[in-house]
This record gives sequence, structure tokens and C-alpha cells, in this order.
Amino acid sequence: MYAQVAVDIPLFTALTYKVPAILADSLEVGHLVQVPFRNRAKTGLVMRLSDTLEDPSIASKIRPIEDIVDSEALMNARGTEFLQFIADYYLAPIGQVARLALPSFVRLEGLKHYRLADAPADGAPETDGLPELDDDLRAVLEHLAKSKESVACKDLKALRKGLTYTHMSTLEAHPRVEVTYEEDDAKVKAKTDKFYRIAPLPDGESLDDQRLGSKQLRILDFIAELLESGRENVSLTEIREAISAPHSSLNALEERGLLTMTEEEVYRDPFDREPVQPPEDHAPTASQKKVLDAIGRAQAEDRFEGFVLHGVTGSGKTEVYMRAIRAEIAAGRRAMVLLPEIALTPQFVAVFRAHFGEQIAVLHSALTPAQKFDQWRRIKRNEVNIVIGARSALFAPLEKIGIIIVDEEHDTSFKQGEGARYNARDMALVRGKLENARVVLGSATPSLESYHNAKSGRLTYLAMPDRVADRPMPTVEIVDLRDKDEGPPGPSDVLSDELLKAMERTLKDEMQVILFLNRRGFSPCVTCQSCGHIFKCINCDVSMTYHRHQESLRCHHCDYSIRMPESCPECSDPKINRQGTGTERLHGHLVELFPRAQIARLDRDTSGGKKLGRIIRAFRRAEIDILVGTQMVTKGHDFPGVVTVGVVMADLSLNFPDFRAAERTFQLLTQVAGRAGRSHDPGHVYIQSFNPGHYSLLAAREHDYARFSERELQLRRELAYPPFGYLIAIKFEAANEGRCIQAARDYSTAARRVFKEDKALAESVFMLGPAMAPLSRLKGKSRWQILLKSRSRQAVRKLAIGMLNGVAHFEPNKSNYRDVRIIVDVDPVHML
DNA sequence: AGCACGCCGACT
DNA sequence: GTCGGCGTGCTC
Repeated sequence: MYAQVAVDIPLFTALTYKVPAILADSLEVGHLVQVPFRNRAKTGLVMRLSDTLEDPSIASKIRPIEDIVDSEALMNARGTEFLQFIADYYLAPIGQVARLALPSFVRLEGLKHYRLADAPADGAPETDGLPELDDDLRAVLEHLAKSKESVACKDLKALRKGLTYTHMSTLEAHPRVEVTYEEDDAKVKAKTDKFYRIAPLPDGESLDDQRLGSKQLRILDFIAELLESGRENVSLTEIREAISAPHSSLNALEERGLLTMTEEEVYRDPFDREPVQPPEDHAPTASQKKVLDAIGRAQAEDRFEGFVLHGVTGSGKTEVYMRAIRAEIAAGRRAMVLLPEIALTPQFVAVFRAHFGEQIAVLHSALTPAQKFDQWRRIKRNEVNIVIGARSALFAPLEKIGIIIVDEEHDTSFKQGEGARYNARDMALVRGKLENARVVLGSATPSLESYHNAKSGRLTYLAMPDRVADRPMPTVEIVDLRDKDEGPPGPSDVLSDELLKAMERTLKDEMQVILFLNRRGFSPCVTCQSCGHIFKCINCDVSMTYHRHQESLRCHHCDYSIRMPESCPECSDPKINRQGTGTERLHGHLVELFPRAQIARLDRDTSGGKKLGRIIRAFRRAEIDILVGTQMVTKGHDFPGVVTVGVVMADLSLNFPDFRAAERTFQLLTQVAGRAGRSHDPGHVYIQSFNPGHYSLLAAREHDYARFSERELQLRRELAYPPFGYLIAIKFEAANEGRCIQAARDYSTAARRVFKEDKALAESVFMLGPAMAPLSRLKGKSRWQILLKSRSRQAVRKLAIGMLNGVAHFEPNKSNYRDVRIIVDVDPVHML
């Protein structure tokens, strides 16, 4: 029997290994295995098993699997099939996909170890059949003789320079040298706790006969009390909290047979234990009911169906999710919920926990490896019914999936930006299909792809056009910044009179304000007043942002930073202009303008880690009057006291060099506007812009998704952009620009060769470029790209594969572009 | 990716 | 001679 094993190397295919007889019965698809690889061991994932060799030409190279790493398979055959699909669709190495899909704790690198066994008593000659030992090998043997333990190959290799693994491996013929593969250091393990029960006393004995110490008695009392309240046992952790240093007393009690102890696995708690009152359970609205009925029909037949749930902000999508999930669980199936950035929305998880209690596992990047490990095990052991997580939670080993919910499906963070660049929203549909599940893509502003798919019948369109409890949508006013008087620079610089007045009113009414400015730092561009020198990043082709708090200039792309210079480095003039306004400067203005208000700033600079939750909670409790922030303030938080929302500069996203700029602006405006008026008081939104006539602003003002999408879809159709066209971007990055361009040219030449062979393809696929990327220099690398575009998905894919084959892209060893990073991005979303 | 091997110039 | 830097090949 043979196994196809995915190992984490940039190879596009899995490698074939022989299954040794001892493992034949136990080995399953989805097992992590240790395989010999070159002269080391590697951990790999078993993708497929087969009786015959697909490619006999590699027969001589095939080696046997060393061992199974963990007796529990990490996923089932459907799971590995899903991974293979992703690798094929995104033209990515299978090992890379596996690495993304598996939680970080499985990234164990097995290391080859040598050990020298004790010399046999009979003193038989040991070196028979060995090649002559040179100094290096003798040094290795000496070292092994001194060490009782096994020693990692890499440590032995360090003994003498020039020593290679191959060279060392000649020692394996030595009768006393043993080879093992061991893990390098302690990895994440299951955590255990000790659990105590009171043992029945032997007949005729009473506690008084035992002459117990006072601490022992206290411990017994403590345990007895908890057991009386119906508990099965009491954990060491609990005892420790109540009684200090109980260890020796416990041991003594156990030894005397008064207590019995078992050691059991416990899970580390990943939840934010902030108490939440479960939202009261009111009857679904008419539109919620219609939506649930539609999903219910697919649930009743347990068949795949994809839905787009288009519900305006405040229409109660979360409630629909929870009801649909409850129906699946009632039918014995499980649910998966994907959120864009779960670390930013602890509230969502809290609400789910209030409803579903311990049936939930969460998976996101903010968990420690140990917590992830535990969550993964709970899922794999079918101990939970719901998995909530970010993008990568899509790979959770959840079985019997009934429904996959992708909330805020328009959010671009569902697209992986590195490695295998999958889009979790699209792949959720694929997984849903594999699992025969319902897939719900929910958003107040569906992506045009999903909307189009719904309108063309591939997905089912469900709408919730009204807010719950008859709350009105906020009024939206567009403020023309071109009319603004060019007064002297000052606090009210970037805030129009309209917005300022609205803020004053709101504060007087003791309600809250959100200001959205998608630009952190104090000022985004710093120049010299006399010579015009612009302070640019040395690694990237962008200006640096001035941060007043640290008195520094920082690049927001590569994080390069310097102290704010006293004078211009070109002409040494001390007059330096800080142009433009970021959240930090705006915050300063507000402090001057509203000296009595509590003002907080929410962006990456102020809200690392726990601080974010603190600011959000404080704002919810109305301890903050004005919240200034970047994208973070637009995410689906529910702030009941917010009446006024100001978009300080809508043009920032509008002027992005990307065909999706208008779509993104509309989404951003709608989402941030949706923060207003979520309680009793109606909301008011002010959108400031230099481009007030733009259709994405006008549509946002009217809450008119249909009007926006109609206009935008028309443009996309004309230009063959998604959803009417399909894109594959091939990106080139290199420190040396010449090589970068050369690689790009070779790829485009390959494309032209394909075109020559295939006239139909030449007709149907456009190749744009090679061209300099919009950020031509980033993190010290030059960037070029080729964009392939076609109205036919098959065509653009065929061309991409044709040209990649033409430059031996799938065979890294034959590639000449070692120092050029070549990235294939299928369905790119970030055009930068 | 990460490693071994082989070729070449520079050095005690 | 031989050390080590870099270019090339390969992984079941």
C-alpha cells in the first residue's frame, strides 16, 4: 500500500511513501505521519491511500513511512479532498495549503537522533563492515559514548564543521548506533488536572481514628462540602484556590486511602469571561421568518444550498444565524460561523455563548497555541456543536456540518494575503457543497460577486430590508468639502460646520459620536517648507507618517521608523510641514474643541490586544462621548448610544487605485453609518468629501444598495471585471529590479507562446502587463505584476497554467528565479 | 525551503 | 594544497 503525503515544502504534489506492514491496519487518511525526507525526518499529512503506484518511474525512490505521529487523525478523507481542491484551484503547493489548514501546533519538525547503545558483554568486534572512521565520525562516536541520552543529528553536526548528514549516516551501519526521530523540544501538550473524591471509610473506622492534621481536615471538609452540592469530584486547582499549598496533605490523605485521585485532561479557557445577558428572545420579524423558512426548506431536505443574506445594519442577522443553527443542532448536525476578524468582535462570541453555552469552540489567531490545541481537540472529538472563528476556522475538523455561516461576507479579510491565497468565503461554498450543508453569506453590503451570483440563480437571495423594532435608518448628509472656507489651520480644520454642530447637539443630549477617519497617526505626509523634500520610507515608495506621541516618522507598510528630524536632511531648514490629518491629530483637535467631552481613539496604535475590548466596553457603557477611529470603528459593534456618525474624509478609499474602490467606499460608508441609531434615537450621518457627487456616496446616502450595485455592475460588465470577469494576478518581487522585470518578461513571453498555440485563448484572455505594481517598491523589494483577465474562468485558468508550465513554475528546481518571489494570486482582492 | 554538492578564486 | 562563497539540483 502507498500513501500520498503532503509535506511542508514548496512542491506542488504530495510525495509517495510506502506503508509498512505494521502500520497498514492503523494508518488512515488525515493522519499526521513522520516520514524520512532526504536525511531528516519531516511531519506530513496523509492525503490519500492507494494500492498501486500511480507513477512507476519513482518506484526506486520510495521510502517507508516512519511512524504515525498522533493516533487521532486530524481530519477525514473529505477534509483532505477539500485541501486538494484548494491547492488545485489556487495553484498552490499542497504542503502550503496543509500548513495553513492545520493549527500551528502540528508544525512539529521531527528531528533525527542518534544514540549509542551499551557495549555488548561478549565484546564482539564492533566495527565489522563499517567504513573506516575518520576523525569527524570518531568525534561523533565519542560524543555519543559520553551521552547516555540520544543526541539530535543537528547537534552532532555542530561538533565539527564540514560534517554532513550523509557523512554521519554511514554510522547507521554501526551495530550499536540506534536511530530515532524525536521532537525537538516540548510542544503543546494536553493539560491535565487532578480530581479528588472522598473514599468510603473501611467498616468500623471513623475519621477520628485517623489523627489528621488540621490542614488535612480542612481539605476534607472543603471537598465534602462541594461533593454534597452534587459535584462528582473536586479539582486540585479549586483546592489550591481555597487552601494554600495543599499538596503534601493531599498526598497523605490519598496514601491513607481517604481520598481517591484521577488525573484527567482539561481544556484551557479561550473565552473572554465578560458576563453578557442573553438578548431577550423575541419572536422573529416577518422578514426574519421568511428568511428562516427559506433556509429551513433546505435544512428539511439536508441538501446543499448557498444563500446570500442581505440584511441592512440592525435588521437582526445574528438572530437569524442563531435560529438557523438551533434548527441544525436539533436535527443532530453542527454549525460553523466565520467572522472577518473575530479578535475584534468578542461581543459576537459573547452573545453566542450566552445562547449556546459550552457547545461552542472558538478558533482565531489571538488564542495561545495551547488554547488552539484544546479547541481543536474538542472539535475533533465531537464535543462541540458550533465552531466560531476567523478565516482559518473553515478547516476545523467539524463533522456532520449542517450550516456554514459567513458573516460580513463582503469583508476582504476572508482572503488570505499570503501563501496559499484562498478566499474563505468562496471556499465555504465549496466545503458546504462537499458536506451537503447550507451556506449563508450574510452582509448589509454584499460583495458584488455574491450579489451577482444570487441574482443569476447560483445562490438564493434573501433580504431583510428593515431594521428590527421599526427603527428608522439613519439620515445621511453629504458635506461638500470644496465649499469649506479656507480658514487658518486650526482645530476645526477638517470638520465642517454641519458636522461640528451635529456633534455639539449630540453631546448636549448626552448621546455619543463616532468619527471615522481611515488614517492613523498624526499626519500622513511630512515635507520641508523651503525645499519641498518629502520624507519617504527607505524601503517603500510611500511617504512616512508622523506620530506625535512617539515623536517619530513611521512607514505604515514596513514599520520602518525614525525619530522625527529637527530639520530637513536636504537643506537643513528647520521649518517642516506636517500635512494632512490622521486620527491622532484629529483626536487632538477634538480635545480642544470639546474640552468637557470624554474622547477616545480606536486604531492600531491605541488598541493593541486587551485595550481594544476595554475601549469598546467603555464606549458601550457611555463612559466615552466621542470615539475617533479607523476601520475598527466600522466593524459590527452595537453601540446603542450613538446618534451621530461622521465620515471625516470619504475620498481616502474612493481614490484607491483599484477597480473595487467604489465598492469598498460604499461598503465602508454603509457599515459605519449603520453604527448610528441602533437604539431609540434616530441616527444622523455626515459624510465629508471632495467628490460629493460620486455615485457610491449618493447611494450610501439613500441606503440604496440596488442603485449602487446596478451602476457598479454595469461598469464591471463593460470592463470584464469581476463578477463578469475572472482575474489571476502573477506578482513578482525581488530586491534587484532587473531580475524582477526579467522574470515578469519571461512569464509574459510564455503567455504569448500559449496564445500562439491557442488562438481561441488569445481571443478570450487579456494579459495586462508586465507592469510596475501600484506600490512599486515595498519593504525593500521591487514589484511588478501581470494581470490575466477573462470573461471565462476556464480560459484564464488555462492560460495561467499554460504559462506557468512554460516557465517550469511547478518544478522549482528548474526555475531560474531563485531570488525572485513569484506569487500566483487567483481571484485577487487586494490589487496593491 | 533547506540542504548537499561542485566549482571557482583567495589564502596560510 | 584547502577554505569557503556561490550557483545548481532535488526532495517520494
